[in-house]
Amino acid sequence: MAIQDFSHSLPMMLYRALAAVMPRFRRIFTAAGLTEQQWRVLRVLWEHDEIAQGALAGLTLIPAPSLIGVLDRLTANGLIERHRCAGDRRVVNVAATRAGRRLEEKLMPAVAAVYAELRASLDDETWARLAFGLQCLSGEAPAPHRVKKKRASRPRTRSKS
Amino acid sequence: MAIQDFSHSLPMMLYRALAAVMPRFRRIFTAAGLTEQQWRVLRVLWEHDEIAQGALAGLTLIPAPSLIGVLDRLTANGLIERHRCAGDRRVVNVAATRAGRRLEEKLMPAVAAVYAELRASLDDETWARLAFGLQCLSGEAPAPHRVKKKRASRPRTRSKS
DNA sequence: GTCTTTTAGTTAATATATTAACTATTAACT
DNA sequence: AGTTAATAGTTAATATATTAACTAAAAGAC
Repeated sequence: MAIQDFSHSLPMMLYRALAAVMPRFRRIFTAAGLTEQQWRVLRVLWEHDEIAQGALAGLTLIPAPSLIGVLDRLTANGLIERHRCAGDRRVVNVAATRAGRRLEEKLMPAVAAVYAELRASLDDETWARLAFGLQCLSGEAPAPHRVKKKRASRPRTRSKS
Repeated sequence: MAIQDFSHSLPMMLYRALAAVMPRFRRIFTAAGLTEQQWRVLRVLWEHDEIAQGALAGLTLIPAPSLIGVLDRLTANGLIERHRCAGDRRVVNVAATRAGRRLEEKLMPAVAAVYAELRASLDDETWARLAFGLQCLSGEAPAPHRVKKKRASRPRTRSKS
């Protein structure tokens, strides 16, 4: 076994964790006729009332070109609406329709139950440390004991893709 | 902010971690004309010499139907070969060609460098705890202080190497 | 041996991801 | 103002993911 064991590389560990976790959620929204991406969009819209497509892409982690199609299908199913912004004609705002909002009460209980199950499958400390490690990776939390904060020549990649 | 904040749900944290980490790897193998999936297949073949498609799908986390196309393109590029197994005519074994094996020495140094960078961006303890948490999620490690359940028959994750 | 079930792959249809090119606005500069 | 550059979306081409249906070969049951 080489020093760099592929199956234990960070990316594969992340992918495996997702592969282990997602099916339990997927069953819920496929049963409601939603894809995972459609679900993510709705999830954000329930928290936002109205949001520009760009911001929506960022929050859902759906690449802008993919988002077009996702929104097309959600619109076709009457779950969302798109409005060209009056102030800035470049911007397209997205909002959930009444039908789209109704899905929240219909689906969130089952989803919350899965969250709870998942949460209960790990002890508190493991969970907290996992969350912290993930936030460090995605640049949302500083790795402790280690930040020199030197701001060298790094072009400050604004993450997200 | 609702109790169930979407952006801080476990799946989105995992996705964000991947989105933060993968671009650094992607640049390497796209520069070599490989997709991420093609890269994963080669990575496994470098560790295995010969492997059945099913097992390959499991190790690469590429769904079997997708794997077909990935292998088609790798074959077309002369990087792998497929051999119908003589003993069991249902099985198709996959192996890297000489050209496919050559890519290991060509690309692994840069990839190893990214691993090292990544590893160095977190302190040892955070890293170890993150890895542990991820393994718990994917069922490769038992959550501590919590296992009351008598395990009847675990599917036996075979040690594969 | 024949029938049934299981296993390993494959194909098909639809939805997304990735990258690059392209449009329409708006902001910035001289 | 008038040109240029940056922003927000969109489209196009190729590669994957997801689900279900389908084929071929092997294993089991009788």
